[in-house]
Amino acid sequence: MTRKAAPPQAEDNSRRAELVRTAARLFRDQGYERTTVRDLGNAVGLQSGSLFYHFRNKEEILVAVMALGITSTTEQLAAALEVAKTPYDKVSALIHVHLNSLLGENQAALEVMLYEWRSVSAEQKPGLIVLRDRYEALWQSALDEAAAAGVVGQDTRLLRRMVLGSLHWSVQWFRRDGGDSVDALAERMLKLVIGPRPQAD
Amino acid sequence: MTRKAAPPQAEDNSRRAELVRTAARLFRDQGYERTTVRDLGNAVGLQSGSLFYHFRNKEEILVAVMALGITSTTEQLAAALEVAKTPYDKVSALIHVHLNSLLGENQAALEVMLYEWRSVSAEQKPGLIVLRDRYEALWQSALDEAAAAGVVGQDTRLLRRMVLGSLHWSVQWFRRDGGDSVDALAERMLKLVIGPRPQAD
DNA sequence: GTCTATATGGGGATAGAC
DNA sequence: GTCTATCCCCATATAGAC
Repeated sequence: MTRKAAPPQAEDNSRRAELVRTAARLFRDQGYERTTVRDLGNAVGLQSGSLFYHFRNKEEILVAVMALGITSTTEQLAAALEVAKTPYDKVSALIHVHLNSLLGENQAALEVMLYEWRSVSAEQKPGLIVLRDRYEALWQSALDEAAAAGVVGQDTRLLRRMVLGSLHWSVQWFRRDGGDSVDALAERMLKLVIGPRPQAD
Repeated sequence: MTRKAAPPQAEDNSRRAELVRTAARLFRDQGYERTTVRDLGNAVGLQSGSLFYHFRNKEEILVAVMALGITSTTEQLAAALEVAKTPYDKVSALIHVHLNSLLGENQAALEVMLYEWRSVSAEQKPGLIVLRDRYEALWQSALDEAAAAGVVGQDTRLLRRMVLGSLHWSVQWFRRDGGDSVDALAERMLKLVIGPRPQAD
């Protein structure tokens, strides 16, 4: 039975999931506006018209990429925070998870979420903002814990925005072949944000 | 005598300068790819075809906007660093100038430089990179001075990238009607980066 | 589900008059 | 310098066959 394209969340369909992953890479590399549906069709071995069986229109592909980027990062962060014991470890988790989601291999969707926001229509933004706020809430409570423990300063809302901005920008200059691994970079960044790991006393 | 469009640097022509300023605002608000030459023509009261008397093609407009954004910010920073006395004052100048260039009224060109990089062709990038490197060199030497004075840590190259990333991201969330002035925000950011202003001893 | 074929519109850019 | 008129291409999206 023919059906109309599913909502962004439903990634159970593996064909659709593959399209979203490929689109994420193309949108990251070339930008959303410069990537044509023909480009995407070529990359997955479909005629451009066939894409519209899976998605109502091009924007729906963009929204699906963004939703994937932010939800998968949120899940990974929630799991890492679950494991972290100290406030210090939690802040470390924020930076490691976020940086790996941005810079790790086969990671492109989160970067699209960050840098193609302007191409999302007003109708589609609210749904994505909900997802983004959920992610930032994890950050905020981890930072608030750290502030309560004296690990970071009190201006945690601005701190959250500055640290996230620092990490986001890394996509512009980080080169995987340039020395630091992603996790090594995360450690250096952590030290600039929070200072060296406290020793047991 | 008819002439062909001048290189990006030559902003002496006031008509051209006006076009560049208007284009900066449009590109910032709608994105470069989504802004049509017809949009720009409407905004300045010209037919779209007339724009091509002033610019060889659309990309030349983008490059001119970017060159304006980075060179004017560089000039302002150089002047501010000239006046600053202490390493602390110099770091303060970095943040205040950059933030005002990004968020101040009638400021749009620097933001375009930061967020539309992918739309610049390989041929045009080198010229802009030279301008960007000149700006970042001012940052680097100010931060190195601060490190030598013990005002910031030693990892100044990463610090430069992180602080610049923090500032760049502010365009995504700062609202002029939302409380802080640009300079007040700059002060709060400075304190997170460097701590409170040292008192005379 | 994917194809072929195509509708439809808008994009950048040019020519030549004024 | 700007206008009018228009070329030409390529974008998204649809229709209907298979």
